[in-house]
Amino acid sequence: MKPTTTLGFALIGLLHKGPLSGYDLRKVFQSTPMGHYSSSPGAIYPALRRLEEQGLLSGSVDRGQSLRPRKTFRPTRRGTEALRAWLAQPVTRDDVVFDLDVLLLRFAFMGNLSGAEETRRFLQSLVRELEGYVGELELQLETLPAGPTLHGRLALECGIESHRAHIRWARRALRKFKAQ
Amino acid sequence: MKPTTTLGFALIGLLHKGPLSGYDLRKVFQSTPMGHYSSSPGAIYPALRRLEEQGLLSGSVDRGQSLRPRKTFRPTRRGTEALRAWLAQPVTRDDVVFDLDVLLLRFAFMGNLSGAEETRRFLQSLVRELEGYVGELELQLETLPAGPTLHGRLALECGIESHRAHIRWARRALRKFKAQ
DNA sequence: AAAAACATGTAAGCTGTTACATGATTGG
DNA sequence: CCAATCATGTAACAGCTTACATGTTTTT
Repeated sequence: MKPTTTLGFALIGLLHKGPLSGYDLRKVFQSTPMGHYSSSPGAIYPALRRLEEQGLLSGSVDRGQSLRPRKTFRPTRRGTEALRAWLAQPVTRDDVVFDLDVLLLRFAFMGNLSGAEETRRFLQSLVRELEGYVGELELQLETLPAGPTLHGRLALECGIESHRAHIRWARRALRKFKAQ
Repeated sequence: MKPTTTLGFALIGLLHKGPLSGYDLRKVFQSTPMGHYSSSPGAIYPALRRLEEQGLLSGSVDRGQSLRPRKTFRPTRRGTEALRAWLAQPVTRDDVVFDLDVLLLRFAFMGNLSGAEETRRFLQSLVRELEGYVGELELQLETLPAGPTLHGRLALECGIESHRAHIRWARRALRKFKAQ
């Protein structure tokens, strides 16, 4: 069984709010900040077909008083389980460095599928890994040759500040989930 | 002529600090925050070959007292021009939404190839586009259904705060380039 | 009635990933 | 001297992008 791609999980996750067609899903990707995940038909339709073949989605064709059939998808139980397992994965250093946006997608989907307990664990480990990476970046900044690298130094500072902003956000989010 | 990929520009840009071999370049990608751009040999070696075929890089084989030949690359004049043109592109909304990391890569390379004037223009348009996008996100936040979407709302806030951090950084960087 | 937008898809091509192959150095 | 690492690649494969194809509603 091939591993599911990020786009695949994004599709399964969106379908937990109700059955949608491929076209509907494309519109979601085009009109929301989730747009990172490819709204092109050549990506979405094949992905839906793969997920259906793997038994993670089930598609059904409506013929509601229209000549044009409309195929909508919903997650199967196995699809839900696969998504849940994906959400429950530990947050790694590599996630923080290379796939911070994917981590945020995971967080967004946890609202439907994970409890406050798991959300807290996620945010705590996210903060931990972010802090570790910021430490790495700060070390790089210190050991940077001082000379003609103003642009390089600034770019590095940008990365540090951006990750610090994520740390602040995660801490604040954590407080909201502890409050409950 | 095929358009050059981001990885291609990253390679050309790095080679402006001195000729390097494919292996050297891989190490740079592995050991610095530029690591986003694929350090895998199956990406880098074919990319170097393409760039050489297109006349943007020239490779030369050293046989310095060693049996093992070592092929190093340096940008050609056309390669430098291609990079310069890439750096001079206007900052678009789509860049800010989908390729913020690429914008930072461009900024880092501007240190070698662009003057303070162009750097200022870049940062100014970056701030403008970032502010526009933050406005979009804030609007989305206001019009978000209030109900059961705590996670979704928080994820959106994360995006807003992250982009605001970039705005603050760009403003600060701009001051440094105005000072000079 | 014609044009535009809706809705669903397919095909070709290319880039990147993963895994493997191969020989040259260097360290213990 | 043997193993690990250096250094340079290649091959198979999969997914995404762009462009195209096709028929259906809706708008003008």
